[in-house]
Amino acid sequence: MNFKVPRGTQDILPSESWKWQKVESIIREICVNYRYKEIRTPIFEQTELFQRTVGDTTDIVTKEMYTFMDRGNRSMTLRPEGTAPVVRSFVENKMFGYPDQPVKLYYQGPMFRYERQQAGRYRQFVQFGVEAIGSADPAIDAEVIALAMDVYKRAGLTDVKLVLNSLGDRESRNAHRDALVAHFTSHIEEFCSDCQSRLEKKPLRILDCKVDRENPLMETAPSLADFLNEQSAAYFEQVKGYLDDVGIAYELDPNLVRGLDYYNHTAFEIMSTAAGFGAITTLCGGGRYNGLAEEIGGPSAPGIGFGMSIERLLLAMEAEGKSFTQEAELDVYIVTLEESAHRKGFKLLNELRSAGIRADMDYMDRKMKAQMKSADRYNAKAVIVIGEDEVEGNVVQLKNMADGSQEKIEDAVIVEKIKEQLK
RNA sequence: GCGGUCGUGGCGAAGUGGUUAACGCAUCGGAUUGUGGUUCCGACACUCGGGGGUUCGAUUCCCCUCGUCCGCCCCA
Repeated sequence: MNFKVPRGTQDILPSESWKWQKVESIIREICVNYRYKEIRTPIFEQTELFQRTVGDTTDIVTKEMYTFMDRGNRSMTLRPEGTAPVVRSFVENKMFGYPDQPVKLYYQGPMFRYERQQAGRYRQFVQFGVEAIGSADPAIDAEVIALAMDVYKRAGLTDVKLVLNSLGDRESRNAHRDALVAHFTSHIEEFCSDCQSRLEKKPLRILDCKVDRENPLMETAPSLADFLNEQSAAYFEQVKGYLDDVGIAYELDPNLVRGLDYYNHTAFEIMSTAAGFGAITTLCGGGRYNGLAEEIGGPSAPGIGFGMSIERLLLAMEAEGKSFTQEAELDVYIVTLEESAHRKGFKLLNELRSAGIRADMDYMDRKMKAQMKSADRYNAKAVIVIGEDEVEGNVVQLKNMADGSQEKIEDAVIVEKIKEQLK
């Protein structure tokens, strides 16, 4: 019987995991800079939470959720996205009562969507996201976007673009919705079956359709921008103004419609424009979700946030030929020649490690030459050779791997000597 | 969910209906006894994703299955 990772999941092996750690530390540093604090929510939630907030008609809810009944016969779902759980926690823990408002949170962890695997798309993927809840200041929209852009900048990416749109408030959206229905209804049979059902459920998403992209009715469709009421339009102008002020370039796309139901006002995506990137170019998606907290049963608390995939960040780096630098693995490698030397070596190994020195030795009973090769492979800065003579003489041979020089050192001063040499 | 592609040793990768399945890298051992990154020699796939079928005989042909990668839809 052979076991394999479940489809759409992956093992992140040591050859890759160090890059993840780099990204994670960048994320943490940036969040500290912006004063966002980490929140860790469960990996599964009540199914109802996602149905209600993400939306009954969305792809996520209709066909991508990992849903199961637990032993108490409750329907649970592996989280497909991060915002709903965070807002749930915000409401449940009454964070709206915290003295520091807005509440600025970030999370990082696996999300699950049952989809067919493809480049940059997995069934389990890791998302980093932030949520700023409690403020309706357009400046914080810009802050959240700036934070996301900073992550890509720190990762060395240059081929990214920010795409921006406003979905407006409820009143604006309803007005637009009515106009869309009026526009498409008489010719809806020309559209794909998806669009036909979208007409009733969510006509906005017809604009998003790739299948019917060429239909002339798309061109002439009423644009949401024209239906933004005064407040919505003013809000969007201010967000753009703040972005302009800090020099963040953006592209306006009136057809950018975020897939989840809870979005309104500011919506944005950050995409990779790197040549050679796969078909999926969205690195990050986010937007404002005023009203979501109420939807969940909390008080009115406007919010904005984004989610970005770590996998796609790494893919984008690869596409751009950017990479992190990897440090040498070891300070010291201990080569031992026989049983008594092995014992002495192991003891010394412990002392070195206790002193904060990165050290390792051979556990494969290899010949000296092979042990030296190992030391070389691990990029050890120094090698300690212990044989019969050294055991008897209470000394050790310390070899500098860079220049090949070697000297005999008394056991008592070996740790000090190495520390000195590593400086 | 739909379409295409591929599946040979740790990795990369040839190959043919028929006795011993190239090669490269890596690994291990050796080239005067205790010293690396070069060189040379040697070792390393009862087996070609799994199951079934055709055949005297299949890794190579057919079917099913699992999986990969890529694309569509949609997203992160």
